[in-house]
Amino acid sequence: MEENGWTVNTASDGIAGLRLAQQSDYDVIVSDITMPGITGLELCRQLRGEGLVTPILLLTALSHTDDKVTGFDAGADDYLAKPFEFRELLARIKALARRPSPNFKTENILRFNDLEQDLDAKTVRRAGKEIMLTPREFALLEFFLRNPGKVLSKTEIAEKVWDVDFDTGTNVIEVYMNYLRNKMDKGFEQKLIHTQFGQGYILKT
Amino acid sequence: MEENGWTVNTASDGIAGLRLAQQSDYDVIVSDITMPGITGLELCRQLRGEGLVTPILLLTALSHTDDKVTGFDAGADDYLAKPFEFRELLARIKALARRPSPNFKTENILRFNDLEQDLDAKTVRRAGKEIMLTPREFALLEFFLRNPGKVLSKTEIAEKVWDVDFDTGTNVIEVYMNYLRNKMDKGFEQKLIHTQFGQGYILKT
DNA sequence: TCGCCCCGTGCGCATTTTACTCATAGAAGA
DNA sequence: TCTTCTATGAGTAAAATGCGCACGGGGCGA
Repeated sequence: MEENGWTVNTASDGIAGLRLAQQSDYDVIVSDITMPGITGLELCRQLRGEGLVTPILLLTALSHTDDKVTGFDAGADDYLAKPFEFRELLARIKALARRPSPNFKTENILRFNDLEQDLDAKTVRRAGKEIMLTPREFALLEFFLRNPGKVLSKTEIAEKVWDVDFDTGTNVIEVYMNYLRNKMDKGFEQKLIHTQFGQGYILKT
Repeated sequence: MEENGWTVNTASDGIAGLRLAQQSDYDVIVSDITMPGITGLELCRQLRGEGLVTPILLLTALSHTDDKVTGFDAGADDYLAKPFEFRELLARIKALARRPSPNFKTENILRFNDLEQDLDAKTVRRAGKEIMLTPREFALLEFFLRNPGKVLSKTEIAEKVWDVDFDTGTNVIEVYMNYLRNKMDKGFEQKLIHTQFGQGYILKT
């Protein structure tokens, strides 16, 4: 696992494992069921009882369906019976680790379909291709990406993006929707911005 | 699964499954790998590419470690090889479903029978088929969906939907009831809007 | 400091979509 | 059978939207 680039802490029995899990935040916990001290099942229940949400993978020689069901009922996220190939264990751990976990929140990127908006780098890309937006266009797009699949009325848009009460004597919004479409929808098969006549605009596939 | 209290949608091939997954938000997606249309692996990659984070369980006859690793690499969260006991599948699905998912979308949907009205997306669908409504038709339908099984007089309708006192010199309401029926009742065995002669209209089966 | 260029904005017209009226046919109940 | 209420097709007015164009202000480099 360390060869794979992960940092690993190990415990030689259930009690020690429980301590570790309680003291540090891990991306994934892997535990045997049959252990000295407490069993993996007890460890699992204990941690879940404490509100821990870290993914737990139980690793055991018990391969009967009853045992597996018991393992899941104890709060495990995955259950791998011996014998197994190590590559499968790695793949399952990886799957558990990549799930959106509250442990890391570094990225500040909004996504929808093949569209990405990086709020830190202030960049936008569609299907990997970078799109240059002006500040106003960027704010407008952000509002849509934060409300995908929802029709946004011009009044709402005016309030959130322009921060003003909607003055009917203007058509800025239509103009900017036009700009945005030209930059991020034109030339793509799949249009993402749709107008709902009389109701507003919506981001959807 | 339905006996287990879950609501299940099924698709008979990969394309249909992809559609379903794109259109609705599920707690868990279960897919075979070998399917007509596209394979479960392609389905997985496609959905992940679109930013979907719903847990996916791949279910397949391919039990070699290589196949499993491929499945996880495609973005699956679990991989169960046939043959398996159904209880294990249930346990694994349950484990996937309980993981903290960012599917906190507060739905804003009115339903009656096989009719759905999404107040955010401003869409209406009957038996899964999307129906396009104008804003006025949409408001009219909303009034009915908020008062199912209740006879609504034209006066009430005029007040709530048109927001005016009922002017006897018009038949807009009849005209719009007609529009609505053409769009959401015509072609369906089960009519939902019924005329109460002399009293008004009612939404019922 | 000056001048250029980008960005934000309003205007006006063509086009699309919706709201509503009117006339007439059809249905329901007495 | 007659009266009243409802359904519906067609047509028109009104509203919303798309978009090219022009103008003005501010930032930035020469």
